[in-house]
Amino acid sequence: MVRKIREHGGEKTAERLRDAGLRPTRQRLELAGLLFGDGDRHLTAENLHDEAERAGIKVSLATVYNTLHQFTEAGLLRQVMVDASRSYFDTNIGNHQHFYCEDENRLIDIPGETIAVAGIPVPPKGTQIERVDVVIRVRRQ
Amino acid sequence: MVRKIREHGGEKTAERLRDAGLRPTRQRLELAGLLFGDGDRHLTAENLHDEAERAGIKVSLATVYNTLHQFTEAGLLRQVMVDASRSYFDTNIGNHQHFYCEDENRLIDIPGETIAVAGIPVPPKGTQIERVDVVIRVRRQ
DNA sequence: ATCTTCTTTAGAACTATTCTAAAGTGGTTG
DNA sequence: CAACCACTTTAGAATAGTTCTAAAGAAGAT
Repeated sequence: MVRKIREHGGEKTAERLRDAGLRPTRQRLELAGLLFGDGDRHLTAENLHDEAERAGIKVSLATVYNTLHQFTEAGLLRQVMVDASRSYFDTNIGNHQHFYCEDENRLIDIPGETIAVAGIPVPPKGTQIERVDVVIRVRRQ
Repeated sequence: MVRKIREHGGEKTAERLRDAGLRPTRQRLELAGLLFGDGDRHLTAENLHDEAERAGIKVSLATVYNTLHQFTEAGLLRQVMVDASRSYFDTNIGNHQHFYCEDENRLIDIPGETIAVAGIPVPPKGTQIERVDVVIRVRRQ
């Protein structure tokens, strides 16, 4: 019998996970619900784990880490490196860049068409460009 | 030729440290010698500590961390965030950007005039731009 | 020399993250 | 459905990089 899964993940998310070679387990579907249910977000593993707890979702921190990495691997998330002490995951996987407020450890999206990067040199021999990241660091003035 | 204790920078480095409000201690002077003695470099704290040990410089890891942060604070170094698992310090503090080889965890400088970033939006209210970082991530093809 | 303040240090502590190995689940097949 | 097997989850331990602590040591001023 097919048990009805909460609207959040639904069959559409399950499909995406299957396409990525990931079984649509309860934990993955519920975390996906939190991650993708409400616009573009920037979260740490700890953030997401807390949020899941608050939402009554039972999931271990290890699974949160596994899931974030698997989603990133699958191209459903993007990892943003701006702070040495923690990793942010961005639910916006389209072409865009970031402001990073160093005072409040907060990321703000900059739409992809806004910034133009010109003059990118030829990459080192034997390598190819994977991504061009622009981070604009700002502070309270 | 056998090189004795590194005299690099000698009084000049001491001067820079004093200007930054840092006493020119033996440890700071010797670490500065390693850092600034030989062109542009990208190092982790562990790297520098190992290097100091190999050079017969007696300094604790805690002091290496302290020194790297103080030098960064003083504008003698720049911290580069490209990898969630470790912090790199760049001895090149001029305007420039980086390639980051994700396969070998290696940074490569791109001179400042090479890349042009256009269309930077107005920073969030009450903040001002501190720096614009461009990281070009490359992988073995 | 003496004093005060800053600096260094070893080791403990801390934090984010990863690992382990055992129990649980999903999906398939008969 | 039942049996099966590969994948997944989990609690807790382990790890790695970094920071903290508090006591000893060095720098600079008097």
